[in-house]
Amino acid sequence: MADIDSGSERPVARKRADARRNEKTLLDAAAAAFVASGVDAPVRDIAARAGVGVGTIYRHFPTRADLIVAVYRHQIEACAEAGPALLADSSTPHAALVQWINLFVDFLVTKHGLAAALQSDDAAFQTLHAHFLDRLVPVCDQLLDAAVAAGEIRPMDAYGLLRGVGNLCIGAGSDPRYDARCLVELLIAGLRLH
Amino acid sequence: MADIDSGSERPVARKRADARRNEKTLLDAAAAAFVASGVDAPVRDIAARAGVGVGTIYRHFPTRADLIVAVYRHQIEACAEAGPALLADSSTPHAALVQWINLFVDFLVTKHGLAAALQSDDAAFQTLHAHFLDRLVPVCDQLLDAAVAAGEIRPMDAYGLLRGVGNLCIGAGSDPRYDARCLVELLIAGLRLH
DNA sequence: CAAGATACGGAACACTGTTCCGGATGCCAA
DNA sequence: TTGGCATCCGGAACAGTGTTCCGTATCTTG
Repeated sequence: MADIDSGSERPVARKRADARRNEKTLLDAAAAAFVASGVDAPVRDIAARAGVGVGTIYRHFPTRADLIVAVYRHQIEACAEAGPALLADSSTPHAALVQWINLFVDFLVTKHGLAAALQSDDAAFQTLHAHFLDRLVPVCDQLLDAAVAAGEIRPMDAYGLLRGVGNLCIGAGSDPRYDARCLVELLIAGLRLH
Repeated sequence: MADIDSGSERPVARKRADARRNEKTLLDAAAAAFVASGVDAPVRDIAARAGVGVGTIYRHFPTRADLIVAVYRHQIEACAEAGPALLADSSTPHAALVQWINLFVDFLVTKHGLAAALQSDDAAFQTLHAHFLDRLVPVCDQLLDAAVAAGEIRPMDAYGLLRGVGNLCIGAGSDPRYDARCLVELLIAGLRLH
């Protein structure tokens, strides 16, 4: 399905120079808008920041999810790649799992509205959902399997766990009384065999 | 602050008969709309179901939260009252806590979008937030205290727990792969001392 | 440099919530 | 019963979203 030629060599048909420039500008503008107003920042705001028309956004990023994925692609990738590394470096699979989940939580809680968007059943967010899941569920599954094999935790569905952790991150950062990290820890503790 | 004269005697000034009739009609229409489209059902839909103008909704229920609270008031009340009852009837405080949380979860997962609305930081939902918290946090606190006193669980902030459970219920019912009840169980299990 | 391909801008549309006020309606006193 | 007033209703109008569309501008290529 997906090929891996993103941004390397010439993918068959080179885009026009102004188009490539605008895409980059748009990405920066979106990142700034996301920081300022969350991932729900109005399309017109992002367009204004980038100094382009709204049509230009939709040409480059047909859905809001495409834009979000493009903005955070690198961080998602880094999180995914950290999984196997942690598994190799940690003393136990469970420790690796905890650290990896913390990485995921840290990523989510610092992006206003991202956790909520991740759970939205709005059709516009399907791509976002899909990208996170495709990339992170296998990693989580690997960590869980290792911890189960080591007899540290009970078996658990990676999709469900990731989604639960994502849910717990909703609203974190906008309410000092709500500590998402603490609850996620509790959730992982509940996984533990004793 | 809040007095308890809701619907009894004459509260000082009786409303006009048509106003009372409309309020009742509106409540039924809203309940139906919530079932059909979730608590985010468009105002115009609710008005159309009730056969009234949108202005009439806003006169009776200034914010969407007021409408939601009015629709679910009885169920929230029942949940709150079940707390002490469970504590009295159950073999252990922990068992009572688990049963009570299940009650809360069952309530939330059967109302499309309610859990999400509960966490929304939108100003229109403040009343909703406040009502749930005022009514349920003390109950949850009581159950937690009893379980802590019995040495069954570690101390936990009732507000945080309730909010976490609410978060875990977001999206439940619209995705067969996501089992909110299972995750809530895990969370409560993480509370357990061992 | 000309012609065709590509991309841009922003007006226009559809759908939200929300406000506002002229007019209809119920209530009460005479 | 009836008059008059306080109350309430309806829906047009406004404001803020996302999304589409096409005339125009720009780039690329021969």
